[in-house]
Amino acid sequence: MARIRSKKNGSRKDVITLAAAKLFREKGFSATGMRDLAVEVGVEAASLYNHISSKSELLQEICFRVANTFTTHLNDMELNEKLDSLEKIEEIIRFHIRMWIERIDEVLVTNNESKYLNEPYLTTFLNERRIYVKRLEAIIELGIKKGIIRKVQAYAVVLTLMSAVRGIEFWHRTKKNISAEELEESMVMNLISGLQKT
Amino acid sequence: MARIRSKKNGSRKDVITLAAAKLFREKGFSATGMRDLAVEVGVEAASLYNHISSKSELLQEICFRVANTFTTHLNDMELNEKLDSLEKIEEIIRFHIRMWIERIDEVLVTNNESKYLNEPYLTTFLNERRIYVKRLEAIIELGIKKGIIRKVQAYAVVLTLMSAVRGIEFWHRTKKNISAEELEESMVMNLISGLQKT
DNA sequence: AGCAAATACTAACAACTGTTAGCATGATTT
DNA sequence: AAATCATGCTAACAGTTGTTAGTATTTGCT
Repeated sequence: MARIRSKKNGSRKDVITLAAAKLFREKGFSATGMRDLAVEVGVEAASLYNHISSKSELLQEICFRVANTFTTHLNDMELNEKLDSLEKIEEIIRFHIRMWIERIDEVLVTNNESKYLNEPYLTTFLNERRIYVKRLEAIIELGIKKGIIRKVQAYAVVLTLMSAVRGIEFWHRTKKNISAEELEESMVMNLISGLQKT
Repeated sequence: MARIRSKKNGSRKDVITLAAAKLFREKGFSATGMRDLAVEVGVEAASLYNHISSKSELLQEICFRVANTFTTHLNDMELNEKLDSLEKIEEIIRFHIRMWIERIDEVLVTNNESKYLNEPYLTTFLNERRIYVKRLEAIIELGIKKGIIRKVQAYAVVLTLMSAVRGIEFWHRTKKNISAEELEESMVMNLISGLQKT
């Protein structure tokens, strides 16, 4: 009758949520059973329900935790008066890259499995993301107006930036080629070139 | 007792496969039931088995059809002697973009659901993709050696290029902003800038 | 029109799904 | 030591899963 061991600062629910993120990422939300999760945690399936109320709740936890992390960082950037538009975009790209490197399980689940969120969470989530994208576009458009950023289609640029970092998923599988730092520098350089005035 | 209507050039199996691509894309492979697919096709679930041998076979069909399309185009590029390295990469990017625009269902399933392929198909598929990436890297590295392409980390560039186009998924959901042609030009410009010598 | 092949149907299967009820054990507080 | 509460267990549920068997019906060919 082994208890779920929980780190000092994390509740047992957090342990389960992180295990869920790992499995949801590997096998997908639908294909991950509560019995799989139970094995991963080292417990019987029914025991999980002492800590969570449903499988869906785990997905909500993961998706909104990640979404809030990104939104909070964007808030900071918008309020930061030391950086110009291009520097803000670069810093946001770097933040995305680091999230994809350090918290790949949760980030991938948020990207790939959020469609399985129940209402009203799904609608809320999609709205939050739409707003996030709009705010990024606004930063770029302001940069263009101020003459700091090349004249580009802000919409297409944001689409490109946010998706480009997804390549990191494959880097994780075959690490050796290149270090995290090299990868970050290379990606940033690649993505920023299209925005810089010549 | 409605029969599956098949276009002149497509077998009934093709009709089922395309319907499967649509559903696998929308709901995911695991969450799509054979009864869902049957409704989409307009038939009873058991009837599908007169045309296919299993749910897995449908996924194989979709993934390898897409993979072969990309590989065939890459073959053409490698043999094309009229284009230099940078032009080849640009043409490959354009091909990816058009595939994401015109055959989004199949392409998305190939990207997101291929992990559900059974062995030995999964291994074969992953190998094919690894080789595809290597060949792209080789084109870039040759371009660098010939002084046509800026000195970049070929590995990171290919990762970026192949993932960036995934943003098109979101464009599909909210079309009006920008036309397919504008999107293609904007993306190509953005992605090629990082490779061009200044 | 009649025969054969293709394709549809209904019914059923065993395995698996998320979740609940009821009870036992563990740790913590009194 | 007794009591309390958190957490674990087993057993079971109703519903869904991919798939098969057996049979009826439609289509295309002679």
